[in-house]
Amino acid sequence: MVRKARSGTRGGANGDSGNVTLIDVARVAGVAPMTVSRALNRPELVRQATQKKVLDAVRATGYVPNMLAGGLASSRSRLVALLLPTIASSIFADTVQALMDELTDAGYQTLIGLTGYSVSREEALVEALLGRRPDAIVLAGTDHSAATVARLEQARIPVVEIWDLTDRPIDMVVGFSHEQVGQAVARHLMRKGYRRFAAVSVDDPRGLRRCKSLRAELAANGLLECPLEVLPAPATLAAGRQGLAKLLETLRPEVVVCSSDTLAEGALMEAASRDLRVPEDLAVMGFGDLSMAAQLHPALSTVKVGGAEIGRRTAQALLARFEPGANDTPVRIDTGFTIIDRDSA
Amino acid sequence: MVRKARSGTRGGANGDSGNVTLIDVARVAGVAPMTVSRALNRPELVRQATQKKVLDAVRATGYVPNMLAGGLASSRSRLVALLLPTIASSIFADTVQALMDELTDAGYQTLIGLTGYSVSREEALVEALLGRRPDAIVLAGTDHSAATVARLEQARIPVVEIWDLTDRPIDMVVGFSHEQVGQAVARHLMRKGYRRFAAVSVDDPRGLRRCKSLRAELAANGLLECPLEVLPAPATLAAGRQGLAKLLETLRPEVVVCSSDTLAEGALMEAASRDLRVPEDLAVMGFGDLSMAAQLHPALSTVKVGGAEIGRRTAQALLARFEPGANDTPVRIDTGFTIIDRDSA
DNA sequence: CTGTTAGCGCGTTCAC
DNA sequence: GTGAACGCGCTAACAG
Repeated sequence: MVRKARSGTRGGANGDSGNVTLIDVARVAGVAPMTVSRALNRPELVRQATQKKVLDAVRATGYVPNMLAGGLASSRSRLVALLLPTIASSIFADTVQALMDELTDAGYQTLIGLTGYSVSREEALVEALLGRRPDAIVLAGTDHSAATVARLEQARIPVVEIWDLTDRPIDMVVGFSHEQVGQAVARHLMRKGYRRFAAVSVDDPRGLRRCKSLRAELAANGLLECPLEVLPAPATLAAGRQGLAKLLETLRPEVVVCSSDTLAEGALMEAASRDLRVPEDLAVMGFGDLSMAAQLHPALSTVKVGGAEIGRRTAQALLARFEPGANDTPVRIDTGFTIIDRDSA
Repeated sequence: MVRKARSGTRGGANGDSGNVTLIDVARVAGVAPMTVSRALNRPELVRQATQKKVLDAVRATGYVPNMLAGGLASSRSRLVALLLPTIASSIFADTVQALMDELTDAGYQTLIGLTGYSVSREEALVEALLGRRPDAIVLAGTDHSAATVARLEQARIPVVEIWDLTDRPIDMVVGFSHEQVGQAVARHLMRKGYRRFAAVSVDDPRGLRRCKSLRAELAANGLLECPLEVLPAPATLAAGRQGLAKLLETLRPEVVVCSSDTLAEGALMEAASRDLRVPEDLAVMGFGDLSMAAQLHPALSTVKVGGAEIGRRTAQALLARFEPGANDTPVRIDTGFTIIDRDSA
């Protein structure tokens, strides 16, 4: 008696049947339990007439297959574990949506864990999630503790690291190079004639790597100065405002590179509040093409990344591996990025 | 052989142990399987020395408890299912984060389903998710198909409807009244002297209800005109711009009420691009206090709702019900809302 | 095409 | 405090 059952609702066929099992269905349908299982999971192996009897019995009883039992018996849970830093940073929203959509359509469900950018939390979550015996695990990023990597390898299931690229993946990778982004942004802006750079990033490994790469490329071209303001995650408009405000206390940069569009929008607000014209007085560069930021702020440039594509291709790679005779072809997909320059300066 | 095991990594203690079971641990520890189970789940029932032997064996073997088996045997999956319209609309982000944080700390995991505001998709998802035998199910909103309600009731687990309030809940409700929001916004703005209203909403049941209630309250005060522009979900900045643009084609409202802060921000952009002063030429009202919108745009007013509170209190209510001797005290929590007026007009 | 047998890995229940 | 039997609901592997 877990909860108070609300009395007589919807005069359904069945009484209360919280525990209808396959056997009950089999009894009602007048077939063996195994036949019910087949009718539900591999209909092509069952005669039309039998199939119908079973489906009728399923409806009559209100049967819902117990996937705990099914997973235990078959060693296939039809569960995919997904580890993300946070749900707040909508930078992953497209990816999650695309990934879940494809997996759901294929009959898989998604178990989500939020790491909060903490390696130790990720470690605990990986262990907990593996307890569900997922058929695959997807994690954002490529930085994991040794213990996490060991667990992942010993789990013997497909592992996909997304939103990044590495030469030494645990298994599969679908993403793009944050080093390349930083470098490309640096080159792009230098080509446009900017010399005085500044950067704002939240304390997120990939954002910081983009900034690091940006600064390295600038330095390689003689631009040794590029102050970086780092703020605690997650990226918010307020953080963006604050980050730029801090920088402007001591500097007069020509361009500020932000580690996300949310920060960039915050920076735009701060600029507006100081009556700085964008991009004439200060150019702003974002990242992510969140909410089509560049389209909305004609003066904002940004880096567009294929968030949905990452999700879609990850799902496809996994579904391929789930296929009966699948082999373990290495998967390494570079989804790339595009610099969107709306700055007509 | 699901995937290619990368050769020698991390000279860990154990070989590859994808299938270590409780029995293996018991053997290594030199105790009965049952003792291992107890040591792991109810340590207080086991002697210190035994406990240590077991934990050592767990570490040595790399054992990860199989929760499919555990759930099947105990009829407690330690899983909570969560149904949301979409992950893109970050209006739920705080709620999800708070809910998952609390549940994770208590040893529960979250299974998420995305309905895309579709009742039929919700129906399919509810059935699929119930197959995992979750210990509870949380759904956004109170509008469900009859079939969904029937399934939910027959599942005999706690059901929480969140982000809304209703007199006839399936089980528990944690949220606030969207009718009250609409009414309160109408009164607030009328009190400030506004007479020419317009509204923009995405096609989301709760947003539409807020608008409907707003218009009803206006009408009750003689303001029969309040054009409403409805856009397809999800709410984006672009939608906000477009919505306002559409309205301005034929009207000159004093204030535009938006069904979310994202839309409101889009409307602010559109206003800016037309050199409309906010709030002098056009006041903008949002909803959600997303990204502390009101704080960032001093001219934007909004309705602040306790997204995180909803998540937290939902988790607490559930955990209370999971408690051994818990009863089914009805839970109906109104988390309320606050109108934030930054409009100094 | 359908039925039978034998577990999947664990927790519950009862002995000791 | 610890152990032994049994079953949770389902599917794999075979038999027919």
